[in-house]
This record gives sequence, structure tokens and C-alpha cells, in this order.
Amino acid sequence: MGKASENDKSLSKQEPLKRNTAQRQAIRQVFIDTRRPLSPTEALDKAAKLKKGIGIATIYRAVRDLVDEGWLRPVEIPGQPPRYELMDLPHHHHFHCHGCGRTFDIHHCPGELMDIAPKDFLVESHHLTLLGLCADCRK
Amino acid sequence: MGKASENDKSLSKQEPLKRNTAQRQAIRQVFIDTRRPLSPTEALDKAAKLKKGIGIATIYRAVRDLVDEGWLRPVEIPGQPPRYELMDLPHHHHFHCHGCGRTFDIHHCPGELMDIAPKDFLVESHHLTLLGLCADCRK
DNA sequence: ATAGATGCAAAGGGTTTGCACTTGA
DNA sequence: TCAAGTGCAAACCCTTTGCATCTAT
Repeated sequence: MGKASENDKSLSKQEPLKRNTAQRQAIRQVFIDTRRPLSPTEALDKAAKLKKGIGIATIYRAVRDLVDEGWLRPVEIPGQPPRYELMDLPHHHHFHCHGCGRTFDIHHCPGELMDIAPKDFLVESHHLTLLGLCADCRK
Repeated sequence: MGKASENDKSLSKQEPLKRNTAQRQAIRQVFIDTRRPLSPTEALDKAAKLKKGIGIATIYRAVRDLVDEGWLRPVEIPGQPPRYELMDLPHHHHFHCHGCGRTFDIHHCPGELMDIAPKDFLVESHHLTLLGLCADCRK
């Protein structure tokens, strides 16, 4: 083999260095501070308070990168625009209230879900969303 | 009360009459013949074989009406465009294969899903999608 | 005859991209 | 320094809508 290429990941090409810009600091802070999944627009509104003039394209690009590097995870609620939350959360599911539009985390999970698929299918993950009314809206 | 108004639904205004056009016949036939959820584009491709010249706008309008009248039901697969299937199917969920992109029906259902939500939440429905590899793609 | 349905094209809404400028390393 | 990151606007894609025309009833 030739001379050692100091930090390539196996056969993949060199990753570009990520810069710690004020915009990306603001975006990360927004997801850390907020306790529920955020859509790009929601993230923009909140990030704009930390960094004036930040644009929607920056949000999309930063969120894409953060998902790629495993820091954010997409949250898909049926019939809703895509949202994102910290990957660094325990496995959980979501409850979407059609009264107030808020999405809540549910930290229980029915574990035996793979059993309902045909025996010869490989279940790698599952998405579960409950829909209904939260305690507040039920009143 | 005044003289009987023969067929109004309580206080709502008269529904417009639906016409049985060749386009809508073709669209309904496509959903009847096909055994999996279809996106608007998929439905267009199949319907175009039954009725030449049918346009995408007609698909969207017909699907909207068919959902409104309870004949179709939206099927949301996370990260996928919306699809539709016959409402006249027993309660079931979906398995999406990331190998071939096909969506399969699963006719089992873990019944005790409402139990995982907080006690004071009202669970009206739930969406469950399993993701993985189907038997064919697993080989 | 006439209102519902259609096809086309334009308009919308959300997301991505090209480009010149800015900025972190 | 200088390439990654940004803001802006244009481009895209999917979906909806306006309008003249067609057609089931």
C-alpha cells in the first residue's frame, strides 16, 4: 500500500470539515431548548430570535446535515409537514392532538410489534403515532 | 315546523349530485383492481390506460371527493408521498419495504395501543407502519 | 338546458439549488 | 488564505385553482 492517508474513513472520500457558525449554533440551541419536534419553519422562527437575518435555506441545509451526522432524527406525523427532534432521546413514539395541534412524546412502546409481520419479513424499525385529544383539549 | 324539506341532512346545505363520468369510473376501477395503496401519480398512470387523456387534476379532485364520501382512505407512510386505498378494508396496518419500495398490508394489530398514552388522553386512532425488508428482498 | 366534471395552464406552498459574498479555521 | 457556510432569488416538485369547454342527467 502507498503512504498512509492519515484520516480517511475506510474507502469513503474525505468528509468536508463542519464549521461552527453562529447560524448553526443557533439552530442546534433551538432543538436543545425545545422539548418537542420542530418543523423547518418553526425552527426558523425560533432560531431567528438568536441570530437575526437567518434564512430558511440555511435551516434546511443545517437540518439535512444534522440528520446526516446523526444528531437529528426526522419525525413524521401523518398528514403533517416533516418535523425533527434530537436523536439523543430514548426510543419513543408520538401522540398528535388534533385539538391544539401539539405533538407529545410517549415513552412507552408495545415491544412485540415485529410479531405482527409475516414470519419471513425483516422488521427493522417501526413508526407509531397515536391521534386524538390531549388532556387539555378533552375538557 | 314548515313543510318537510325532503332530503336535507339536518342543518347542512344540499350536497351537489355526483356524476358517474368515464374518468371517475376509471379511477374507481383502478383502486378496486389494485391490491395496494396508490399515490396520485400511480393512480394516474393506471387510470390513463382505461381512459385516454385523463389529467392529473382530475385525479386529485376525484380522490379528494372519494375520501370525503368515505370511499377512499389516505395512507401515510413516513417519508413517502401520500397514498390512498379502499376504505372498505378491515382495519390493518402497513409494512413498507425499503428494498423494492412496495407497501404491504398487515392484517394483525396490537390491540392494546391506547394503553401506552397518558390516562387522561383520548386516543381516537393510531398509525402504525413497519419498515424493513420483505421476503423477496431479504434473499 | 344546466350544473357538475374535465383539461389545461397558471398559481401556490414547501423544499432545493446556483451564485456571489461572508466568515470560521 | 480559502473552502465551507450564508442569503437571496430562481428553480423544482407536488398539489390546487381559475376558466373555458364538455357532458351526464
